[in-house]
Amino acid sequence: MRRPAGCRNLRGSAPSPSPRSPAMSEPNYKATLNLPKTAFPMKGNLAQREPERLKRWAEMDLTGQIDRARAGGDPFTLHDGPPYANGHLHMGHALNKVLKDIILKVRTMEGRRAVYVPGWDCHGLPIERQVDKKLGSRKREMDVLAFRQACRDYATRFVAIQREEFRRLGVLGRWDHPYLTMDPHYEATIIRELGRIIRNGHLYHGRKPVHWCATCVTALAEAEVEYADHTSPSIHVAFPVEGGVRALDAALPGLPLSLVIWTTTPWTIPANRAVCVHPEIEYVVVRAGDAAFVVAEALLPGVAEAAGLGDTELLTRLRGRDLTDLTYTHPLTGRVSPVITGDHVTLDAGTGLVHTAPGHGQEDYEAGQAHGLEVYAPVDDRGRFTAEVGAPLAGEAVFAANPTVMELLDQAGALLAQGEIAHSYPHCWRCKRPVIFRATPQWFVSMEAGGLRERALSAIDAVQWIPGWGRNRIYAMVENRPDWCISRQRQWGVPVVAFHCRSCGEPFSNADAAERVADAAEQEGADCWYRHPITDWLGDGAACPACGSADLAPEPDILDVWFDSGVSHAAVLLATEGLTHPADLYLEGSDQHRGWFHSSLLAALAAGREAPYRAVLTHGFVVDGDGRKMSKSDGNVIAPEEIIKHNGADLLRLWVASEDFSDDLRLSPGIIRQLGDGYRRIRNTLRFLLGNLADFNPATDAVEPEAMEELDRYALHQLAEVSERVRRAYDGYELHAVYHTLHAYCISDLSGFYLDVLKDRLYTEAAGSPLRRSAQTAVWEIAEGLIRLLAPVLCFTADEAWEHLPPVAEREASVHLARFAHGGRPDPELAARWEGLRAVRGQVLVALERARGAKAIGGGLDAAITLYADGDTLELLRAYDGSLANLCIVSQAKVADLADAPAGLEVEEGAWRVAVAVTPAAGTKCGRCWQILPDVGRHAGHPTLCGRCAAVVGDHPAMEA
RNA sequence: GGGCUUGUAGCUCAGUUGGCUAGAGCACACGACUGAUAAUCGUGAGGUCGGUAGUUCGAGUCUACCCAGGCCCA
Repeated sequence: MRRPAGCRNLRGSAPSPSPRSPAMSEPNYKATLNLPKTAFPMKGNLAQREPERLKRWAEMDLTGQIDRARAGGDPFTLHDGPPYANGHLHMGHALNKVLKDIILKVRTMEGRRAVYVPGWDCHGLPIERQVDKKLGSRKREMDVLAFRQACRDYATRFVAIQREEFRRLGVLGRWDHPYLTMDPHYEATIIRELGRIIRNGHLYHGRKPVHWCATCVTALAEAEVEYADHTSPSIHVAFPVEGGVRALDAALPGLPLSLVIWTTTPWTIPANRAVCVHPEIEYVVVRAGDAAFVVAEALLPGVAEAAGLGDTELLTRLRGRDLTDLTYTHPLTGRVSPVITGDHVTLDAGTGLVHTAPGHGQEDYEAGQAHGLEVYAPVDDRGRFTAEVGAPLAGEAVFAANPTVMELLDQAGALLAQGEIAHSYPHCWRCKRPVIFRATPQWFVSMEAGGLRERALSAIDAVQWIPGWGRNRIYAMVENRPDWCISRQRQWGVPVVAFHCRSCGEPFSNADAAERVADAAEQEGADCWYRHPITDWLGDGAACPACGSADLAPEPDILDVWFDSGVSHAAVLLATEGLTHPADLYLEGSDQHRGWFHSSLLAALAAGREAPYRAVLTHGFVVDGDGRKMSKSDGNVIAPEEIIKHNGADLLRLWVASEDFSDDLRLSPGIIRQLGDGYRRIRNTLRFLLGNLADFNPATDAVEPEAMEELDRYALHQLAEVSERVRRAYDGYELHAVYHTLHAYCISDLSGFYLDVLKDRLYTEAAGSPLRRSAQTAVWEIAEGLIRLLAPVLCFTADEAWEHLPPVAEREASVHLARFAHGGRPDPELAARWEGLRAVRGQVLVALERARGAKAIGGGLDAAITLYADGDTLELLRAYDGSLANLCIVSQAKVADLADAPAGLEVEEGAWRVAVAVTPAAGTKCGRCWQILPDVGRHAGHPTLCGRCAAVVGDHPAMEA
């Protein structure tokens, strides 16, 4: 029964039973198709399903199983930088842990033994402050040990909270045995490493200015300082230069010369040790009356006005570095001090000459260190001048003494001007009073002893920094950093195991004593320091090494928390079975160049160990959709919990993998939405693959590669290429390349090409036919490969899909126990031909679209095409004559010489020259495969079917019913 | 202010030692299909490569400066 010409199946008209078809034979053909069937749902429903999977992983002890399965593998150590045990997770935490987890899962799938021991940083000021706040006035009734216990409880609580939050992300590791810097073993290691540093001669006692509250009688950390408006005196002071003007230039008039400085803290004048100038700034020497003054040229007008110099006459002009031969006499003490240079001098305010008191300011201190000045701070704990400064200042509180200092300066003829200034000034967070900067005794690790700085620099060059600029960043820091001040005047931490003589005040340390403290700490934790008598550490006959007195006291200070985490390589890597020292990889945010990367390196080298890492990988920070930092006040913060709740952890993981993490990572609701689309696309591709394997038993149905259809072999070639590219990207930590490669593969190669073409064969051929089994074999290998490649990123989804793969003998219970699939079946020669065919197919699609636009056809199966080509193209197309209709998903296709193309037919310009003629296909639409073919109706038993379908249906069980 | 660093279509990313009209996927528009269906397929339109000035026969790619971000310091 021929279909009348021109009677096409136009769009919108469903394949309704044709009046020409016998109604009885029409209905059931759909049941004879092999349509996809799978229990793997289209919707991820991750928020609900992920927790169920986590529970299953816990029940089956997935981590333990992985440990055992990889026990003999080549170890890969990614050492966890400990987050601070305070607060809930933010996106930065999630980013970091997910990156680590993806890399560990990759290494595990490569067959390596990648043990992951997560850790927490538990000591330190933020916790101490939180506990302080909670305790309020009760703290005063507590002894050190009780307070430390309260801090320990607080940290313990947040470790538990964060642990659950991390686990929810799908991160696998030894969560039941993490490392905590407050564990007795860890605390003992801190002390032991300090002992090694002492033994190596790095530890020394010195002075350094810190924020100090004279009311609370305590040092303050930067975090405890609040800035508030404050009115200070503002004075200009003249420091007389020895030798007057002629000390500069004998040719100039013999006038007295003074350096003009400006300060808002007159009380620090007695502690002056130098005047600092910028080496490159222009200074002038001006005459005002019978005296001359040095001032930065740019600031002269303001200074002349403020200091009341009146009209000035320029005597000479010179750069700061030309002033360094001068010395001056201190107007109050008569001390002779130098002019030094420093880059911190600016022209923002003042005179361009900076009064420098190394005991009372950070920059002054650093400038002083650079020029060998004494760290002098004649002020006691309560903020009063010590006896050293003599009458009338001795015993006076420094702020109250400001007027006295000014008066003394005035008497000495040195006070050029005085006034007041309102400015932002640091105040104590607790008592709200203004604080002072005051040098206090501290313990330092010397950067020069044992050539530490040099060793650190060469160690940096031996480490692989990813990205490479990380090397320069940390190198410059180590090159310029001052000695490491490791003491803190706090309670929640590990003590600096050192001693003081109560008689002469001499501080001292002792490596053997540290060893004994460490031994005790193994059992009792660092609390032992506060429990035991000092003789337990130093022995009964202990005496001060300076004066011989037996009246000794333990050091009350604790260690910088950066020291705690800095020795994690010793506490964890050296002490844990399965981990190696040095680690293969440290992976943290780029801020850790100053933080953990830095402290770990110095702590290791100072203790006489090698660098703790072979490679350091850094990631950027999470910023909002506009590239700006996330902050509460801007309201652009997205918490990991939000994404998990609405979209699931896999989506968060996909976000991590989709962005280039070497730079900052943008995150916004729009980006998450986009990623959700990407996720669904990948998920649907998996679902389709799995759906077509419902009746496939690899053991009995798989087709040998040689016996497979060429298209299927080409698909496996593509899989091999994608697999190779993805594996390489994983290995080089280019996760965004992984995502983009796999995403594009699912969309372009699979969904848009291979699977689309394959539908006809999968659906319509007999279920067990070689043609269909060939397709399924390829689909199966693709599914096996793809799921594995996705597993490190989409750890929940891939594991779910894993369970829907056709069963095979000895399949691992989870994809995370599996290894990546073999290298695939590359076949470059065959692939080259098929890439040509695929390109021609692309040109056919353009032509079809044009025909569709002209309403000549609706669906592709309405069409018959003729491909006109010449040369190599013609040869290729002729060779695949029989596959072209299927490949282009049209009903009929034939090949002809380009010379025979009808006039006016457009040549599709592309890689291959082809002219495509599109016409409505002649014939009748097969009621089963929907192709329009000439042989439809020739089979008596199935008058609406084509020959192929009739043959397939002929013995189909569904037809017998 | 200093050190390190980033800036390619609305979004996420490619762009090899400077060399053909700057690519991909998504989103968007239009269309097809209704046997991957809260899916799927196709076609198309989107970019003065942050800006300016240089070097060069030729610059997204090199240089200088500027603008806007980020991390760490001050």
